[in-house]
Amino acid sequence: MQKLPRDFYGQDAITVARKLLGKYLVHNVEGEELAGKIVEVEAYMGPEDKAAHSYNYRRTQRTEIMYGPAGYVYVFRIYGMYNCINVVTAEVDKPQVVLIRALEPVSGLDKMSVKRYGKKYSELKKSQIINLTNGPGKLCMAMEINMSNYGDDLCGDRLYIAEGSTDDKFDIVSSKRINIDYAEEAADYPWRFYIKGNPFVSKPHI
DNA sequence: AAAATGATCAAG
DNA sequence: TTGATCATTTTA
Repeated sequence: MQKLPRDFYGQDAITVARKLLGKYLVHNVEGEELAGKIVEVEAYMGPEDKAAHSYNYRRTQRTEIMYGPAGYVYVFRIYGMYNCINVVTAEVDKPQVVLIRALEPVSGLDKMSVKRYGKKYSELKKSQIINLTNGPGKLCMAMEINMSNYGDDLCGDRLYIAEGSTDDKFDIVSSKRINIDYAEEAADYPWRFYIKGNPFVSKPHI
């Protein structure tokens, strides 16, 4: 699999978000390769985006990684229980990120299913297969992504994103982002993108 | 529909 | 130091 180069991430978050669809998120854990196809993302555009953690140039220990170079991993913990993985994009001092919201499981299926449900993939019910990675918290559980991945270099060998298949053709749907009602006018920006018709998209109807 | 559950952040 | 908030998931 061809790893995406640093340049790829140096574009604005909306551009990177759209291009990330169909690519493969890969995590090497304990010598095994966990991978999933990216099917749903959201762009957070930083200082001018009220939904972004970096709105108004908010700069804290948590958001610090966003101010550095592109191609690094921003992981945050939400609701005291779940982790969400983001990709840092754009230039230094432009704190933009792309949230990865859903994956289609590709490899390491047994490891993923054990993490989520405590049993092998072949023993899962159909509903459990869909629920393996169809949400930002769920995919982090399955892929074993946690705060130890904060700051990981996507151009490294532990956690990275690889080029998708050239014959994987799909339509992109854009919609409002999920669960950002607090963000006033930004709540309506169409910065969520997903692969039309893919069964692993978290909320296809919105 | 509502609980679970704790880090994070801004206010004081 | 504290209290409200929260880019979610699960269970009911």
